Amino acid sequence: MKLTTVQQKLVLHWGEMGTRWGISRTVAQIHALLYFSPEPLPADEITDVLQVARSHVSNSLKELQTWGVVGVVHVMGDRRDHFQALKDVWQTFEILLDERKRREIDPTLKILRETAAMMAEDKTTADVFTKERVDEMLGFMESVDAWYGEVRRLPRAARVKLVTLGAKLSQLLR
Amino acid sequence: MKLTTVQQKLVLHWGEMGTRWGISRTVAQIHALLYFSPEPLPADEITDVLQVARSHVSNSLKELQTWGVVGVVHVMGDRRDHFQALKDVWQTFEILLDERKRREIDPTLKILRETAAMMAEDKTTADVFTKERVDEMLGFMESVDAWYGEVRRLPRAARVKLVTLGAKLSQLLR
DNA sequence: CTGTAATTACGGTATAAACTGAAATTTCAC
DNA sequence: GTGAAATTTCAGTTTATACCGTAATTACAG
Repeated sequence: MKLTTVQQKLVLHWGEMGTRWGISRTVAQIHALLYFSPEPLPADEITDVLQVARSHVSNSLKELQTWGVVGVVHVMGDRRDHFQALKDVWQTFEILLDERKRREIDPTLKILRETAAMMAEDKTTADVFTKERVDEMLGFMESVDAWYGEVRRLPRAARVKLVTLGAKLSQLLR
Repeated sequence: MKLTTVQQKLVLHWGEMGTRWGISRTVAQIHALLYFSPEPLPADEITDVLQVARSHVSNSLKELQTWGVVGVVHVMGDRRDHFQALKDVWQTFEILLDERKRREIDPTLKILRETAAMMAEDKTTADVFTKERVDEMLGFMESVDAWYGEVRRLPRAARVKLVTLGAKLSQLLR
C-alpha cells in the first residue's frame, strides 16, 4: 500500500498537530491514516506505511481504541484485526474534548475546591488576598465545568445547532 | 519572601497543569505566583522563590507579557520592574483560549482548505473517499472557527451570560 | 560619562517522553 | 493440545525541549 501525496500531507500534518493537542505524534498519525483511508487497515500495514515499530503501533492502536475513536473490524478470510477510525467528525472531537477536560480542567478544579475549603475553615489566615483569588478562580471554573456538563447532556442535534447557529445566538441573548 | 503552604501548593499545581496546557512548567508557575500574590513582584524575588535561573525568569516574564496576562508596574523608590498578573479570570482564560486556537486550530484549518481546494481542482482524483473525509473535516472546522469568531466578537457580558446561563440554553434551542 | 542593573542571546546540559526491538505472553485456528 | 500469529511488556536508546549559566547588550540613575 502506498499513500497518495494528499494523504501523506494530511498524515504528517495530523502528527505535528497531535503533539500540540497533547497526543503523541505517532498516535495522531495513525488516527489520520485510518480516518483518511477508504478501507480498514491491519496493524502491519500501518507499520509499513508509517515506518514505526510494530509494538508501538499496537500500543497506539490500543490507546485510540480506549478513547473510542478507533474500532476493530474483520475481513473475510483474514485472521488479522483491521482498524478503522470513527468517521463522525463531531463525535470524534467531542471525545477529544472530553479527554482534554478530564486531563486539563478536572484536576485543577479538584485542587481549587480543596484549597478553597481549607482556606474557608482556617479563620486565622492573614492572606485574604490569595483567598479571594482562589475563590474567583474556583467560581470561574465551576461555571465552565457546569456549562460543559449541561451542553454535553443535550441531545446531539441541539449541540450541533448551538455551534452552527453562530451569530444568531447573540440575538437570543438580548 | 516566603510562600504560604497554600500558595506553594497552588504554584506547584499550576506548573504541572501548565505542561498539559502547552505552557512550560516555569512559565505557568510564574503566572500562578503573580496571580496569587497580593503585591507585584520583581524578577529577583521570583528567581528566589522558584529557584530557577534569572535569565529564565526574564524570558518567561517576557512571554507572559507578550500574551498580555502579566504586566509591569513600578514601586516608588525602587528602580526595578515589578510584575503583576491580570486578575480578571475570564479575560485570562480568553487570552489563553485565543492562543490555543491560534496554535491548534488555525494551522489545521489552513491545511484542510489548501487540500480541499487542491482536490476539488483535480478532476482525475480517484480517491473520492479521502476527498469526502477532507470536506467533512473542513466543514466541521469551519463551523467551529466561525462560531468562535462570532462568540469572541460578542460583548463580554453576553459571553459570560452564554456560559452562566447553562442549562437554560437548551430551552432556547427548541 | 560611568557604573549598576536589568534583559537578551546562545551554546551546553538535564530530563521527560517517544520510540525501538527483543522477549514473554496471549489468542486462536486447526 | 499444538503451533502460528498477534499483542503486551519492558529495558534501552533516541529525541525534543525546558532550563542553566555565561557573555554580550541595553537601559538608566547619578
